[in-house]
Amino acid sequence: MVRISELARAAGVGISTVRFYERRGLVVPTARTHGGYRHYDQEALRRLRFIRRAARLGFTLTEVEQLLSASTKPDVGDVVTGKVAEIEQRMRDLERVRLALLDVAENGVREQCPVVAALSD
Amino acid sequence: MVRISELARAAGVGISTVRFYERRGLVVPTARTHGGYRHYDQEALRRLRFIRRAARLGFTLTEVEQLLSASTKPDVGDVVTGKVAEIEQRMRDLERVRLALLDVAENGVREQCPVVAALSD
DNA sequence: ATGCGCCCTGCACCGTGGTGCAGGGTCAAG
DNA sequence: CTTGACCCTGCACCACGGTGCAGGGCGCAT
Repeated sequence: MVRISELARAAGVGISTVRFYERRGLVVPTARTHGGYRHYDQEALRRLRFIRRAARLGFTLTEVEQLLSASTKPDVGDVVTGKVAEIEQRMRDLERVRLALLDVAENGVREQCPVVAALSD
Repeated sequence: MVRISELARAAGVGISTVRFYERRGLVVPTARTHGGYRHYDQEALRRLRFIRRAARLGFTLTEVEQLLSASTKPDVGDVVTGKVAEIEQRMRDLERVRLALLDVAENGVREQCPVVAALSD
């Protein structure tokens, strides 16, 4: 059980950010002291790290919420399936950019820019 | 050679967005009429589509700029290498979320949420 | 019981990535 | 050469994802 400053530091975010996520319903303190201090367990740290990573992958906080709820309410299988399809599309796009960049690195630039071509159709 | 409304429609963005990207230096009109109307060729449409896709992948417009410039100035090989590493990390993270979601879809929820676990460490 | 460091709430503010509007000019079909 | 659809610039505004501050309360060691 740690307090908010320790949690924030462990996850590499600011204290205000933790409270902001709480307002969005993403990370709720495990307990509160009599005086109102937030206390968090290890699970909260895992959730926080998850949120940061997912956000850096281009998911909106609303989507992060869906990912989290999809994993605790399996009856919403459609959401999961939709997210998997989205993710697969993203991975395909990333792979094309990656190959195009490697192509540029190895072979130099050709007439038609390969990086642009990789994501344009 | 199309004008801005056609370009925007073809790329699925608003006219204001095209002009916004122009202010950011991402899509410059191929030509202007005497009266100031923008005209675009096919390359502009490719660039525009590229920008949209890359942005949806979580790249900032500044990063998109780097991707575009990396592909036309091969001497900045370091940028390319860095971007490739970033992309590979993103793909690994996405793959983990994907597998975790599939796991949820097939096996239901376990004690420790697999989606959270997939991106928490 | 007093001090120091940390925490609380509420609210205002910021950067990024757009979006919309006002007021006026352009283009091309008829 | 008019008319309607479209375009121009500049500026204001928006949502999202935070970030920071003021004013006050909590907790624990001494």
